[in-house]
Amino acid sequence: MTDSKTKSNAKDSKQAKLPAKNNFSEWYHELLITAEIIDNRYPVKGMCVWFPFGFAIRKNVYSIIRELLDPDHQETQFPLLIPENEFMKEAQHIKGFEDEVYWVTRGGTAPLEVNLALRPTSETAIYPMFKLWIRSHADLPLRIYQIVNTFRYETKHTRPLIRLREITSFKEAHTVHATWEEAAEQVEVAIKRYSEFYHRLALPFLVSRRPSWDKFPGADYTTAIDVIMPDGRTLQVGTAHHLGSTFAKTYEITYEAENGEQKLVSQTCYGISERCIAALLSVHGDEKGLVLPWEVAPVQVAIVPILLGDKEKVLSVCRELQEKLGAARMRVKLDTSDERPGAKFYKWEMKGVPIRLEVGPRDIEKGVVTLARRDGAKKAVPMVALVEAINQEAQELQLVLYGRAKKFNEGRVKEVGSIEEARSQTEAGVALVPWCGEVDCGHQLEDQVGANMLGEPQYQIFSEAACAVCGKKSTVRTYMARQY
RNA sequence: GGGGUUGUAGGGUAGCCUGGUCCAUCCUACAGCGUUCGGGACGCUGUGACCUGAGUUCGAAUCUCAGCAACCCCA
Repeated sequence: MTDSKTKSNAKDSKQAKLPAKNNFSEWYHELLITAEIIDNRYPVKGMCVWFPFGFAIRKNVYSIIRELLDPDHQETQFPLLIPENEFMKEAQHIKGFEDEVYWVTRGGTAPLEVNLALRPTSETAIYPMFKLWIRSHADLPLRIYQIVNTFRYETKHTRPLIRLREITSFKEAHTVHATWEEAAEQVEVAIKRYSEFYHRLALPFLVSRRPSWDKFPGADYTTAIDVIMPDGRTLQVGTAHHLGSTFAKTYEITYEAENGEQKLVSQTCYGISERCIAALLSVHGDEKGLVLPWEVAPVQVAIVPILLGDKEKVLSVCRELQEKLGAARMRVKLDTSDERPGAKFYKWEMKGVPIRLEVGPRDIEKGVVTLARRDGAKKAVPMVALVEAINQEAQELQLVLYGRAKKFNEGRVKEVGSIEEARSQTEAGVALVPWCGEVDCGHQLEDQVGANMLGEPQYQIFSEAACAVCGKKSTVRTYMARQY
């Protein structure tokens, strides 16, 4: 604390640079403000304002989600308010959420006859409608999603984009199937789509089956996706739940099978929130600011004119380039603001712009532009082949980002054999721990390691090892980490 | 769930311990004008703040209490 104070006072610290990234928490907060992602000065705890620039990132990120879901899901929207009687129907579900629900109890000055819950999630809003919509096997499968805000009265420490009382960007999908097996397949499909989503954000991740005590309230099981943050803690950035027929029973969602029998449906739901953006910014960003993958950058190419000599000439060349790149459907910004080039470079680096073009008299003379990539690579490119060159560089940048993140990710996961080792590994990373699978041993693991169990890694097979608690031989492993 | 720290212009800060020197310091930002422009330009002129409420006091940025908010650590 005192250190950073004296540091910012001392020397010629003319410009606000970000704190070192190994001081993750401080770096993260500064980044959100300086790069104009979100403003957490709104005077209600756990509720933040999206800056237009941050919202533009959100738009691009969520359009990937839409693109991935739209082929076989329908986007829809349900109300924010849920009547108390519907909300209170599913006992397990209530247990999981009732401490976190905001209630609307008055209309104007008069008390409401039926209190209304602000959705903490929308199962209890959607499923009564599913009962009305679903009559026959021909109505199945049904797959819908919505992107909405949800409210949770968090008692833990709130954090911008990570732990909020208003989640502004909750994408929740809900699917209905004829059989349990079909629903199980849908959970796999969901994880596959999310995998592709995170791959496009150049983010590596872990997939695991949550332990029984940490599954979604009312679910048969929960599969989750976690990203390892720069400080080694994990952030849950996606979940897919097999709901079995729990809600179907409660909300009487049945269909008429081909043989005329009335059967309960099987359901799934799966969600992603703005935490995906927290992960995106945190994993790729550096001390100069954001580093954004091409696909989600609000500004993909920034053109900085070097106004020397014939200024009009330089500007007109820049405008031509801007038009040309715009025609190639790139998001281009020509920076004509009254700053010197160096200041503009820093500004656009803070904003995570993947490609910067510098255009000055020297370049024009040679028929080139100077192309600088956000990861530092810099080269002269002939103007006639500019579009192709940019596309090429954008692809390479994507590979660099993914490679870098992958390396970090792999360096932070380690197989361990004992509780001692697990404890030290989870100080700044993820431990892969042998576990017999018993609930008792699981709780003891969490207690003694001082970290949470993420669950069994999916799509991996392990050899036999002794459970770190009871010593029983087992092929089961579990990830353990300190979680956000 | 438990503990701790903090709240002064848009951002970062000095002042608080020891009440009056403060119509509040410095950096940055912002506005206007001019000179500039190949990695954070400079000059001149301006703009802008003591979280809210109550209390103590002749007098509160400073002390006390409460509220709100933010951050950190531990379970």
